Amino acid sequence: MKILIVEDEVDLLVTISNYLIRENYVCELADNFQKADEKLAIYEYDIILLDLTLPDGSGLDLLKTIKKQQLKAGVIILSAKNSLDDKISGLDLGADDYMTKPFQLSELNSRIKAVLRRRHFNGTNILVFNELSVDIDGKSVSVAGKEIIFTPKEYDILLFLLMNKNRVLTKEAIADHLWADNIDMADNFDFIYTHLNNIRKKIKLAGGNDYIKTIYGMGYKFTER
Amino acid sequence: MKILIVEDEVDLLVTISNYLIRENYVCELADNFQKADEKLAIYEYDIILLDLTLPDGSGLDLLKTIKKQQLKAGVIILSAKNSLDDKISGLDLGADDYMTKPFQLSELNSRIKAVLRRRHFNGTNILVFNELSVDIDGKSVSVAGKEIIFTPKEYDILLFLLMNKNRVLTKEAIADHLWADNIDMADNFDFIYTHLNNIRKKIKLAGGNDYIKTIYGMGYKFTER
DNA sequence: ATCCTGACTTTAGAATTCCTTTAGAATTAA
DNA sequence: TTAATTCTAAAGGAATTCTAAAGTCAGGAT
Repeated sequence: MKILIVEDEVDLLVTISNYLIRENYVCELADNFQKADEKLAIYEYDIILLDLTLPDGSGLDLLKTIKKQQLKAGVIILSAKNSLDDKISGLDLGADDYMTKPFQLSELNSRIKAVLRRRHFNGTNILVFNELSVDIDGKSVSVAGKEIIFTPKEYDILLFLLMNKNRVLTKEAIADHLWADNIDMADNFDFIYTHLNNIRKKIKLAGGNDYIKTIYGMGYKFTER
Repeated sequence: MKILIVEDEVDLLVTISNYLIRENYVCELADNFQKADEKLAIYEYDIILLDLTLPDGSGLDLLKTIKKQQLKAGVIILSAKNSLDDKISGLDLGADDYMTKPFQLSELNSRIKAVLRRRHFNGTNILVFNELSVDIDGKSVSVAGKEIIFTPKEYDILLFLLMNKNRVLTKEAIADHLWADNIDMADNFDFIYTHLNNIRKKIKLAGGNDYIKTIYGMGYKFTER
């Protein structure tokens, strides 16, 4: 899951980011309007955490941009204590949730999960594909009730494939979404083969179908049948 | 899909190219005005990535040429300058999009897909020709709901024919579009026969009409009926 | 009309490319 | 430190792509 964090207090920005990275999110950071605007113009996020008070522009304008350009992204506003107006305006403009600073990181995490659930998974926290089911909150996968233990990377790859059901993803696209931009792995994406092999092995071992189709020379595609 | 990359920083040029090749695009490279100009005069591209600051000429002039000669091509400007002037001039002259360096390759990829979709597919993901339909995202083709598995080259050739519906394409034109110029197959394009045969066989096997008409001595034409 | 030639179709298989799988090294987390 | 995870490397297998060659067809020339 890819998250853009827009927050001008750099300490807080980094704190949030570190926490979310530990929670296995892929994070990108913007500490002002302009950086945020550039990132938004060209990239897709699953969640955007948005501080409305930026030094060089209005967060509400950013929010309008987001609603036009990032149709899939969920937005959580991070606002200072007494800017009730902002909150209201923000929700009016289509934000999914808001948090008042200071807040507990764990609470932020809960809200992110809730928004993800609403926006990406039709409000359910359990995705079902025939005998395969995925519990988003618990980050657990099971086949016919039998739980499969995936490693974090395996789980992320599988979830990314699920979220792009019926779409062919190259191994580069998978890597792009699951590894942040700080990693330079320009040459070789073959390690994705290994992960996919492990994912398939585990699903098979648990008695599940092979939902992950290899499209030779193109990539991989999750299909329900 | 064929992309011309015009960029004078050779490192960046090669980086972009390698990435896009992995994403299954066919790429040709030009690291200065003159090479770009020559290529534009000879070949047709689906997408042109254009750095405006070239050592031996103006990128904006190239853009004018493109708009005259390459009517189908989508243009994405790559510029180091964050100058609003260039951006405005570029977009005024008909560029489809704009990226400020440095950028993430995955971001570029998203933009290319968006432009392709706008310019070549009327903003839709699914092309329909009577009982034949092509899912661009899924890279899958089906006849009356029954999926046909094409190899990458077959798929690319078929898509190229579809995109040029009712127009006769010589085998040279097909080869030009689907193979980059670094490959030396100047003499013999007969292997196209083999691919076309395989494509037809698969469509027929699935119960589809023979949409691909042979125009003797000329080439091939996709006709809807 | 018949022949001739170049253009297309079809098939088989060699060469190539891509994917799978495994083992283990390097890295990270406990 | 130990254990788990992630990535590297390499061998083997599978699918694709291109070559080659024999057969078929279209259309102009005789």
